[in-house]
Amino acid sequence: MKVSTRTRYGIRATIELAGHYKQGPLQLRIIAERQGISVKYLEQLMALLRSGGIVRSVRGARGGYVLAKAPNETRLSEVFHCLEGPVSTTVCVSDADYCERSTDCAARELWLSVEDAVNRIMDSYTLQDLMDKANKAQSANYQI
Amino acid sequence: MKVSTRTRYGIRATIELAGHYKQGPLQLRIIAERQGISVKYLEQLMALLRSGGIVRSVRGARGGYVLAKAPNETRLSEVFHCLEGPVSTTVCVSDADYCERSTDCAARELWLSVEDAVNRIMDSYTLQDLMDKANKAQSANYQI
DNA sequence: ACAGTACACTACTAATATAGTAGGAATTAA
DNA sequence: TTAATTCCTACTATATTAGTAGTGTACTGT
Repeated sequence: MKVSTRTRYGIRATIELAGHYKQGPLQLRIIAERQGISVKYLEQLMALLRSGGIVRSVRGARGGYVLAKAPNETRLSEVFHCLEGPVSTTVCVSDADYCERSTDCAARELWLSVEDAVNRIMDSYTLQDLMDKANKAQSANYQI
Repeated sequence: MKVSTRTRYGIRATIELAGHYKQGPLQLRIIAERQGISVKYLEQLMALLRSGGIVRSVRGARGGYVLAKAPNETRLSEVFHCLEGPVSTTVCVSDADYCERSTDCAARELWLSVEDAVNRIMDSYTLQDLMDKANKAQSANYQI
C-alpha cells in the first residue's frame, strides 16, 4: 500500500508550481534542485502530468512548466491518477464479472470501500489547500 | 495503489476459514482447490498469518488451519497488516523527521489522511461482516 | 509400529515494476 | 547564432511479486 516515489516527487513538483502560479513558467532545473531529484527523472514525471492536463509546458529558453488550472481548482485526485494510475485495489472492483466465487464478492465489498475512501480524501484536497497548510505550519514554527 | 495477490489470496483464505469455523481444521489442499491457487504458495501466505496470530495450524494427518479468533473478532485490518505490512503510504508519515521541506510537509498532510481513512475502513470490517454480506448477496441472486 | 497426511522451512526462479541514467532532437528568447 | 529548455526514446540496475520445488517434521488412524 505504498505510494511510489514517482507520485511523491510528482506531487511535490506540482506544489512548487502552485507556489509559483501566475509568475511565469518555472524551470525543471529549479524544481529538481529544490527537491533533490535529477532533472532527467523529473522530465518523465512531468510528461505524465502534461498528458494528463495538469500542467502545461513552455518550450525553449526561458521556458518551463505552469499549472494548467489555478491551485484551488487542481484536485489532488487528478494529480495522483496521472502519476499512479487509478486507485484500483483489485481487478474485481472495476470489473464485476471478473470473479464468480462468493468469497471473492465478500472481499470485493471491502476493496470497494477502501477505494472509495481514498478517492474521496484525494478529491477533497486541492493544491491550494496543501499550500495554505504548509505556510501556516511554517509561520507557526517562527513563533517558537 | 494496488493490493498484491498475496494479500487478496490471504484474505480469501481467511474467509474460507471463517466459513468453516468451529468445524475442525480446514486443509490447505481444499482451500487451494477452491481458490485456484497452488498449495505451496498458499503455505507461505498462511505462514504469515500464523506468525501474525490470525490463524492456528494443526499438524499431521487430518490437520489443517483454523481461525485463532472468532470471525466476528477478526478485523480485516489485522489480516491485511500481516500480509501487506502497515498501510504506510510514505516514509515521512511515520517518521516526521524524515523531511524538512515545507512542500513535503504539505504533502504529508495528504498521505496522513489517506492512511487514516484506509485504516479506519479496514478496522470497521470483520470476517463475519464479509461472510454475512456474501451470503446475503447469494440469496438475493437466488430470487432472480 | 508405521504408513500416510499435512504443515514447516529454505532455496531458487521468472516476470514485472520501480527508479533512475543517458543522449540527442526540437524549440525559442535574446 | 547561441544558450537554455523541454521532448523523446532507449537503456540499466534494483527490488518486489508471484510463484515452484525439495526436503524435513509432526501428528493421526489403523
